[in-house]
Amino acid sequence: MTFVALDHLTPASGDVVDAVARLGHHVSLGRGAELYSQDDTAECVYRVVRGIVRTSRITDDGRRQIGGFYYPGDMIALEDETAHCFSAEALTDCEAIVVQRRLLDAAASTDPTVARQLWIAGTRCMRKMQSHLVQLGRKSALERVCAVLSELSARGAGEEIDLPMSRQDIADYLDLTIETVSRMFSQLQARRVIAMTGLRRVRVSDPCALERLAA
Amino acid sequence: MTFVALDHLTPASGDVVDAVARLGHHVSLGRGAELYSQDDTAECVYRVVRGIVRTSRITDDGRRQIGGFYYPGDMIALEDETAHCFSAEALTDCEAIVVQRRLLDAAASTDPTVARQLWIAGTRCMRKMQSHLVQLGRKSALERVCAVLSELSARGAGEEIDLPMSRQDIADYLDLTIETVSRMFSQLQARRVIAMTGLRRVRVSDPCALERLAA
DNA sequence: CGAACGGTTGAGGCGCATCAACGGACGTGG
DNA sequence: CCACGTCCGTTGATGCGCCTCAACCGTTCG
Repeated sequence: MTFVALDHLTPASGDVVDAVARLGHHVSLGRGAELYSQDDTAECVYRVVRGIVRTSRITDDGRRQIGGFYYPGDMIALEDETAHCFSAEALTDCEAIVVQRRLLDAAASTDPTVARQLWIAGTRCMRKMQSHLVQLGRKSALERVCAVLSELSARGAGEEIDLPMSRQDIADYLDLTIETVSRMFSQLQARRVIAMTGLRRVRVSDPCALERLAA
Repeated sequence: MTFVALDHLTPASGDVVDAVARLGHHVSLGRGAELYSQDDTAECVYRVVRGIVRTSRITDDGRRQIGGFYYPGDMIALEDETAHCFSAEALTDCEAIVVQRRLLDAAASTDPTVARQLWIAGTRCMRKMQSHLVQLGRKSALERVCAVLSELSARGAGEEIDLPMSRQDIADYLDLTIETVSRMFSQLQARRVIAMTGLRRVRVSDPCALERLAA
């Protein structure tokens, strides 16, 4: 079993990473594959190693809400000890580490630092969700789209942003329709804030304006 | 130092409760008092003992988003190790236990069960927020109001619900205006689903309909 | 080539926000 | 006791932002 180098990864440093790596096993997922499904009993916890994972929930009336996009280093399914609230699918080809919750639990029972790091990983996830909550609640369509672009541009180092997700994904993440997302993109182009250099490729011409509009 | 009996309280049983009670100190808060403020450094964690606490965030442009309402037994400020994302205020007269995060952290380092229970308390909080997220994202005004009423009615045992919060609080929780919340109440009355027995007192005439409308 | 898919653009409608007026519950001072 | 203001909630008129429906375009794949 081999693992990719972890030093460049964003959060979850130290013992959780070690514990997860030690106790879990490695999986590869093709684009679109499902890591777990909503309402499944939450037996495992996951850490993304490569690629991007999307969590989503289909409501009873068929509407879809995307919980978030998870990048290498992020932990998923820290949610609850019972059933998964969201599904998780591979947005791109992915690698992840899966670890049985009961193993991690057992490790946490004997090794305090593992438990502590688990807590911290959970709080990170929570903060992410909180800002998402505020976004959904209190922002206009343009502000939301700008916020996503701004986040993606912060993540990717260069001037050009690669959008790994479809318009539908963005719409379901922001609680908008694809048409509205598309219109906001067009509007940002007309305002010379961004320029589309491909269907899923964006150049941020005016980062300050983008930041300002994201509010 | 005395504490109320805890056996009837909803979550957070066992060692966290013990640890929090052992390490923390007791505070009383008048209605409207602030437990902590958004963007303060998050030095403490809290547990509600009596009364109701509301968390809220004022965005840069002055809009308010309520994070949630917390009842006896609930833990607050598990969010992050850095700054508080939300403020917390006493909605009614309250008692709470405050515990220094570093003490709890230290306890978690030596006592694995404390750390484990902290994790579990965090996941509970997360689930709460996740369903709130889906509500904000994917529901109509009527559905949201019904969901709140339904939740409150589940919490309070009797047929009559006491609304502890103002319309403004409900509106900011659901991302609606007070006018819209008011109109939904009126509509529910017209449909014979609820009956107002006081300004902040509701009788649920048709619980099934309410449940159904909450979707 | 045609079909399927993802994305863009336009026309029209609906849901909720906004603005404004009103009403009842409370206080305070006459 | 009543006039008075303030606070909270309700109700109505109007408008805007986003959804809905629909047509269209470019790309991909059979």
